[in-house]
Amino acid sequence: MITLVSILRKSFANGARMGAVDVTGNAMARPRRAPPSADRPAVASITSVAARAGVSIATVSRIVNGIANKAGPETVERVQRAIAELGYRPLSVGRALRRKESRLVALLAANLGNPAMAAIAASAETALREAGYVMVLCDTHDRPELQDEYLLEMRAQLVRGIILLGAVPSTHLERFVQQGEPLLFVNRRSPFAGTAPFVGVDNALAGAEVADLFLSRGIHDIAVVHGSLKSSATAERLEGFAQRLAGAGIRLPKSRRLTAPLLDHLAIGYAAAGRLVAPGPVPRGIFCLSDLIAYGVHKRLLEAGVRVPGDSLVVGFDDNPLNNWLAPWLSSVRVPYASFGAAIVEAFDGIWSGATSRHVELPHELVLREP
Amino acid sequence: MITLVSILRKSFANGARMGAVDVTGNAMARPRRAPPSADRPAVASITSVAARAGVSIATVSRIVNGIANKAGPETVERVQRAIAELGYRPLSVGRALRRKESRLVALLAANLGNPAMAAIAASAETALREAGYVMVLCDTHDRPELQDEYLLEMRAQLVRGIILLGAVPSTHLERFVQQGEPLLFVNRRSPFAGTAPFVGVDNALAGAEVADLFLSRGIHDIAVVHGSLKSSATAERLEGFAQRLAGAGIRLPKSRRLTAPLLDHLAIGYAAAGRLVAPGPVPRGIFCLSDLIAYGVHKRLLEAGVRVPGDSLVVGFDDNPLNNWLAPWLSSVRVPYASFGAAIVEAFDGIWSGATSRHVELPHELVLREP
DNA sequence: TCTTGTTGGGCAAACGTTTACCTCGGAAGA
DNA sequence: TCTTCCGAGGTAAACGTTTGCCCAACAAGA
Repeated sequence: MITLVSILRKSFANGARMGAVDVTGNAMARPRRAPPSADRPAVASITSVAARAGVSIATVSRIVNGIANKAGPETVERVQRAIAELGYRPLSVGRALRRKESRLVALLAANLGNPAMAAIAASAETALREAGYVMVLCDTHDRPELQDEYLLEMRAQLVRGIILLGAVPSTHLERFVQQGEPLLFVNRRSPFAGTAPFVGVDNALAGAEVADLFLSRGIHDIAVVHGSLKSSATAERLEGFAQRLAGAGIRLPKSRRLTAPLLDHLAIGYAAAGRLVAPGPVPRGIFCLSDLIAYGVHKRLLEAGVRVPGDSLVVGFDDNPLNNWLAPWLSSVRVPYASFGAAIVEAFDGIWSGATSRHVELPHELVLREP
Repeated sequence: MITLVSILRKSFANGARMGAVDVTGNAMARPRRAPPSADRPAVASITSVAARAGVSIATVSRIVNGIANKAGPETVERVQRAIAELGYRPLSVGRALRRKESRLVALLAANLGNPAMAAIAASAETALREAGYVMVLCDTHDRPELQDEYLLEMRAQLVRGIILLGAVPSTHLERFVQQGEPLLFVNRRSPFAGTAPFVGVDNALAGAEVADLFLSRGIHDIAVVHGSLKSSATAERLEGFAQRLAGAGIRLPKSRRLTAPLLDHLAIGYAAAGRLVAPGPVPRGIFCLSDLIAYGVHKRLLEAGVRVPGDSLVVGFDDNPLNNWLAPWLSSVRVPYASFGAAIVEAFDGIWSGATSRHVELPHELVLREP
């Protein structure tokens, strides 16, 4: 049995399919022995409340749920007292099973190591709680199989909605979209056809505004450093940026569009900047498509003796709150992460009430820092 | 009804108690109308699998759960095929209701805005998933009522365990501790009597090591800047630090123990440093009990023309991974956040198998940065 | 007085699982 | 040949809720 359990755990971990039991992704994480819960006092149930108040469980349920005209004032009073005395609180699983719907909302984030995603997660949690929901957090590590595993698991949890913060194309995601599961895409749009609900900033416009900044300063020698273009956010930023430059007669050659085959944005920035300083001269304007990339670029520039923003104006994206404290040299497009939570709840309200496709566009702002 | 719902939402949000219905903290977050889920295809249940395989649901259940010797090979084969064809996955709520235990584990964090807590959350999520659990994330914002509300809600969700990442004293927390609920304290110890399971670093030792660093450099003019001493982590760090200094004959007067009545560590650091630069001279060694505090201190010092670490050696705590990129001037006690997840799972394994009190102490490391 | 409608409340089904208990064969041991 | 045991599988109860349906009592309108 020990062996069985450990095999199951392993297979769940990597999403492999290796047998009947694992096909359904369950049976793992069962306690080896019964947990020592016997000593814990029994938690009050609707039955105990009903007994103590001398009514049926139906009446308790109706009072708890505020169904009017189904109980007299003195009955309500009695039941309320019983509830208070027993410390009763309805069990979510019983309720969810009956209603076929829980109060859980899942957030599938591509990479929680990214401060921007962590900030969105924090904001979402607060807003969801205020709206009465409970948030489940999942880190897909940008891996399609893991994302699929989470999607299936969340459906099995009867979650009310799923937030995809940085979705990656995957089999089941496409299926979920088609089947009309309550999905909300944040930051990155749905990678599939059709228009799925989305919350985020106008990335193309923001990119264009950065281009405007460079142009207004007379900076024409420009480079851009970016992560994977599979992300719609990245692609749109780059597109808006390049297009605006093109409109001013400035083209952005391949040699000025840099990236690196790495996952970590910090490392991408550092590596890409290496290819900028080596041949030289360093471009007078560098647009980094995330703050993390900008940090990496900056470090490499510093090592090469390039002053920022004096010699080269570096512009990031996200505007990490720490920038004010640690990166006074970095201009950046501020994304209002603190207001993502409210926007997410608003979008879900739309989804749940049957709106065909709910889009929320949040305002961004180019923050200039030149010490 | 609209009014009722909005009242309930509000009251749930601030944890107030204002009527029968709200006493149980439910009834909010119900959809105004039925969600348009009718178009979604029905999800397979154990009944449909049983029907398709021509067996009883008991047999399906046993096969799914890997109970041996209860089904012949060809039956298993038939059931597995049915499961695969229907895409069946057991509904968690049904299972949880029956077993009186879910696969949910809750993480109650004091402040997700703090990068250190966010890092622990990310690490915990990954480790829990690998062990087969699903993580619920809650931000208590260091508020006791909110923490209580979460505790109650999580019990109603039948969570398998609750991680308190930065617990604050509260009524129900004390009750939960007494009742033997599966709680795990991380970073901050239980604020109540008795020894509750704990995961964290040896804060006192780390504090002492920072003192040693100062002493070995001949730095005797020292200050410490800290946040709330209600946090056991903060208190222990300070205690270990001061004690080691005292052992070397150096005392730390009140005027060299600085804080500010603020929540934000960045602001605390900035404000406290203001009181350091004003009278002058600035101490040659400043121990900041978190990296965020160090960032705030550094900014203020910089404004005053103090060079770090040249004029004053600033030491932080946590060692945010960004320090390598953004704060090359900051030495810091590295806390191994990436390994917290595994430690948390290990601790829970102990708790669930009935160990009286499971403690995991993680190694820290003083990282020196002097560019 | 009879109908009709409303209020107050109980009964029982249903949601999807797990599992204790039962039954039926067949095989092995006495 | 008669027990005994084991494998294979079904039946039904139970977990905690919600809710459709029923019914009694009472009030108002005809």
